[in-house]
Amino acid sequence: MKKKITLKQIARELEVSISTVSKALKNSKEISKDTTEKIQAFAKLYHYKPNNIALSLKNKRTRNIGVIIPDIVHHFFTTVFRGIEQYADTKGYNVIACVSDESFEKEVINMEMLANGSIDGFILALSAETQQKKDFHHLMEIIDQGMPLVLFDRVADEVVCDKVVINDFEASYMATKKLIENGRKRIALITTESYLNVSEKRAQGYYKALKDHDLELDENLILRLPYQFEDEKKSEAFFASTIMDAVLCVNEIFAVRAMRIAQGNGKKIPEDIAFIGFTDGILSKLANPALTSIAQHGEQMGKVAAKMLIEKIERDDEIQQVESFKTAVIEATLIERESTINQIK
Amino acid sequence: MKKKITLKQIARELEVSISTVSKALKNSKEISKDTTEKIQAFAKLYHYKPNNIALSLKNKRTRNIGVIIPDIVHHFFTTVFRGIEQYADTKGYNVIACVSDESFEKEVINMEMLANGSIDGFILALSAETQQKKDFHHLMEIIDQGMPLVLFDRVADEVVCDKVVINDFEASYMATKKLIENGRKRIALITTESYLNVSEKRAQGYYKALKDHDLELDENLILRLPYQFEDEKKSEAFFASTIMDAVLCVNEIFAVRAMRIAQGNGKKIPEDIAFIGFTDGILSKLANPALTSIAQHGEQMGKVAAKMLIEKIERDDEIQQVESFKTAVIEATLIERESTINQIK
DNA sequence: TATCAACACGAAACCGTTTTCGTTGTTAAC
DNA sequence: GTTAACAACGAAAACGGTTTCGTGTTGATA
Repeated sequence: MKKKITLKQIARELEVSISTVSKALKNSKEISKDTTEKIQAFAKLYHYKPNNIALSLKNKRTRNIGVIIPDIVHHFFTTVFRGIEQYADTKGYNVIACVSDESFEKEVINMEMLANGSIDGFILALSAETQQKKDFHHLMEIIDQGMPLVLFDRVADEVVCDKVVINDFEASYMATKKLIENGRKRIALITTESYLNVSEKRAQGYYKALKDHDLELDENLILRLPYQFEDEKKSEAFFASTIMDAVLCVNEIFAVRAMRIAQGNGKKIPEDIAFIGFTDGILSKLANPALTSIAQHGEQMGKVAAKMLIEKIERDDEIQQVESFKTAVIEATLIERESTINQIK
Repeated sequence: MKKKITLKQIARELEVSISTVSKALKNSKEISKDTTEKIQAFAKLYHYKPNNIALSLKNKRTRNIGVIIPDIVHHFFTTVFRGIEQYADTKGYNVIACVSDESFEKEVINMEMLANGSIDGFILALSAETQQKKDFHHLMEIIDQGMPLVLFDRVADEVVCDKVVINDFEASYMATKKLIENGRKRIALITTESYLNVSEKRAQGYYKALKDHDLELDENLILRLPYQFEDEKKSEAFFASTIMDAVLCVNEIFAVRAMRIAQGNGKKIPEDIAFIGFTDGILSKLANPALTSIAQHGEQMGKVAAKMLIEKIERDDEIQQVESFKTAVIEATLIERESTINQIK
């Protein structure tokens, strides 16, 4: 077993000083050609690579970025993560991933763990609990320390920092409008409890579209489900008791579940009921019938977030200019598939 | 903006030495009660937290573990990752996640990046390309450096280290047997090209089950698809030209796709054709009909892998005993759903 | 009063780098 | 024959901690 070799060992072995070795490896012209070659040959032979930790300590930058997401087993977050990882990779950054599990406390703990030197900046989507409590002191502290932070998807107006979101309101408006134009009159909305800012915005888009097309808002057409808990009973009761000809869902899981219940009740999709869901993941593509959905372009979102973060990190190194924060908006796209394709009657 | 405070600053401010501050914060009995209290109060006021990088350099351990997976947007790997992250979290470790994208080169580069001090150990599933090339020199080097390594799922016999796998052979055997016992005679297998060791093992289990039940192996019943590339044409041709009453698929995506094609051809599931897939993910649960599948227990796999790794890391600290490597086998479970539930005829 | 332990603290080494600032020895210029 | 310039290298500080090993001051003891 050969432990990694250090500058000191090379220096001792070759009977030169540590500084000479360091300089030789960087092709400094201070060092003679002879010595340089000798040192480089030796270093190569022993696979010398500088120790990242020592470099981090010296340079005060780790080339690590911290990503905290509420849930990794969730298609949307996974794609965002992938975008982040891909972009970070091209820039020579590593990604430390933490999962908050929708818990405020885990979010805080994870942030504290990483904030003490392990990373150069954060990319984060707020946990459900954090959004509910509206307690953002941990984020404020991070910002106050001068550590770059980018919020994505689950953002909060109270936190002043760079953000990446999709145009939830407009996308939802557009989807609802599409259903209306297809002749649907009784359009249901299946959403989460309202503390999630994205669900709220999507609901707003739905309201506005109804209003603009002179359809009245019927509270009976709205089903609010707990975010993760699978409340099949509630959904079944909803479908049994409600007359509708279209459904808009704030995520694809809700949509696919709802489709199955409707089909179980003998409804034809899209003839009797049309469906549209947010999150264009594998579920939408492989559902039966294939689900029309709103692509959130998670991967692109991740890329943009990573780009914003890394730019800020590397700009911080230069000069401390006036702080300015941007919010990037990714345009959602409606992907039409079988669940809406046929015009009604 | 308040940058993080250091021991040195506290020492200067309180006019004591750095060592005194360090000791006081650790409640060393060397330091008087007065001084200790004063220092602790000051430290608390300024939210002092030791710098992780400095600690890592000193202690030669980072409390980071590196995870390299072929693809994060893949339900199975995602669940494994989650298991790793959860367990690591309880032990105070962070997880640095890299995606090899099934590429040998990215796998090597990622490993080299992390191996220079950034982490204390690796958890890794081989990329498809690595398995194809059978080039494991990068893993050998890591092992040679004395860095703990745990391979999971996509493992290789040539690499001597700790491993976590599922009993692919037995699970496949069991699933095939189940189909046979249900009266199925012509059981198809949809698998990947054979360089993936897991697919190979699953195919072997399938062969063995057929043989043990006096069913002959018909090559026409086997469809080999490229791992990621979606070859709809090939699948459609397969279903159009082949008579079968059951299908075993090496992953749930293949299974759900296949079900849709079969349904498109007017087949009833499970009456005409039964389906079983590997990977019990959300797709299986929400497919229509719900897919009977083999749960690989990714989360548990991740936990076990993380446990093995962390134990090795922390044991390394103590004494250098004789190296011994284990292979943990996670038992797969068959989850029966609608796609197989009815007995044939 | 000399001796000694206990107490409370500081100096310095160390982890592995980078980098600034000497310090040599040689050579060219005057 | 001085001096200045330069080439080639080393010493040391710095990054932010931990830890070992002094050391000076007390108070108690013989």
